[in-house]
Amino acid sequence: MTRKLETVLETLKGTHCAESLQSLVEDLRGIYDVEHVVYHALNIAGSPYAALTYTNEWVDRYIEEDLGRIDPVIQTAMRRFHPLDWKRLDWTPPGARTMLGEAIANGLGNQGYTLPIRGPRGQFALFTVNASAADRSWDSFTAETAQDLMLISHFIHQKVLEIENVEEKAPGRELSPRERDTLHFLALGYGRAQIADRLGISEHTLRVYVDSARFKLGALNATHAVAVAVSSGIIFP
Amino acid sequence: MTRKLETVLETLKGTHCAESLQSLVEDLRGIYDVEHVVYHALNIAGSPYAALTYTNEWVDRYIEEDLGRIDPVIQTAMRRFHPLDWKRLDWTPPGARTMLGEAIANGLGNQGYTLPIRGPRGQFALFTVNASAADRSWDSFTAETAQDLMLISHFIHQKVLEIENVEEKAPGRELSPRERDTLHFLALGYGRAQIADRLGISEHTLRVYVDSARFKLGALNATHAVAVAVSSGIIFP
DNA sequence: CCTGCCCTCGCAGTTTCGGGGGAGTTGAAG
DNA sequence: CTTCAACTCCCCCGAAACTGCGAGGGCAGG
Repeated sequence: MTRKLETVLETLKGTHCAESLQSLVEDLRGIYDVEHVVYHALNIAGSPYAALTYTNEWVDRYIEEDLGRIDPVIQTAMRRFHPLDWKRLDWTPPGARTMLGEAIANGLGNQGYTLPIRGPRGQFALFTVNASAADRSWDSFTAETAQDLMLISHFIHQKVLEIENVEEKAPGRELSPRERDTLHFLALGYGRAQIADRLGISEHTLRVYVDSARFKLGALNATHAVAVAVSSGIIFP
Repeated sequence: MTRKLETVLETLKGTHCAESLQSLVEDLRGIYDVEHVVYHALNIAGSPYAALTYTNEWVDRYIEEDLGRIDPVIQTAMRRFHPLDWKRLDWTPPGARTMLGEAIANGLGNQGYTLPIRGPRGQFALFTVNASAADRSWDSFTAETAQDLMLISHFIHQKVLEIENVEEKAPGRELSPRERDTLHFLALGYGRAQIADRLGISEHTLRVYVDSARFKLGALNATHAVAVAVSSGIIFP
């Protein structure tokens, strides 16, 4: 473990609020000698939840024009498990290049490295370091620092989940196997009649399962129940 | 970075199939001097996908009786972001203690440390090390090794996603903002009339959004579309 | 300029869903 | 032995959702 990493994790232990998280990312900028450091959670405690070093102008601009919708970093990170290097992204979509140009004009470096992080209920965050550098020196930087960044990003996310006390509460009762089967097939788009047929039971029986699953999950209807079940990892569609 | 970790990550680079992954977890047993090492993906390429060192008897038993349903390790890990130590789990649920006893009778150690890992489409896996040890020495082991394990677990999961070539393909087209809004509210359990009202549009217009979202996602009905959207991270309910 | 996408609105008819009632068996836990 | 949860089956009916047919305006990219 590098000394830098040690320092960071130590600081993180003493972090118990959003403000000190903000100062942590500012410190990280100096520690790793980069232009910007960003922790950006897309769906925690009212999006967006963030600790970042970008200028306010750029952040306002970004939010105002909803640039997240065309930002290739976000769009790509949502579908990836690995960290991603900005220069390997697809910048061809309309508006992407323009956005990058404006970003750089607003003080961003030309290089970036972003790690996607995912929580138990689909809480999704990005951890990004950004700097101005030539490709070659940036490559050696990322190669050296990749593991530090992975650990830091996870510990920060962990801390955020704690701060925002995202409960890890269980749903009232567990679902029974039949209830899970039912939700599973519902999530695949089948109707009650078809599912009942496939499970070899009467449609009325199946309805009982849908109802009890709905009740246990506190859902208003089948669609809601499926959404809850999928996002809680109860079923995998 | 410890030398152990270096060795492991190096080996992992040369890993390109499920068999070599299996031998990697066997090696890990020796490298970290533990009883068992398990990588267990719950929803990749037909569940369960696993590389593990448990005895076949125990695995068969586990699958046959669907012990995953009562195993506190799995049940808890599904709702947690942090790694979890088995001895801090809640073993009171009916059958849990019994199961642990049988597990130990089948060659498991009494101590365990499990890390949950999540992929972009909700691919969920567990990485577990298991050993026989007194609480005290186990605690110092986990404290020392926690970061190694976090990195190893992530690299293994990454490798598995590659091996099983889980595509990171985008859905055909992106959803429009209205379509996403619509799915979002559907996922919250509201009816079309209510959503139309909230969005300030006619119910018929809303229907067009539901239909086009359904079409873009290749879904059979609204419930299916919501399930796809939630599991793809397009919406966060 | 035209194509394509996004946003908006409408009717009629069929199917499915959800609310409201029931009832009986098994099996495991207390 | 009782209790409780899970699993199975049945009815009626109103309210939703889905199907299939339309229509037009606005705005961007090729």
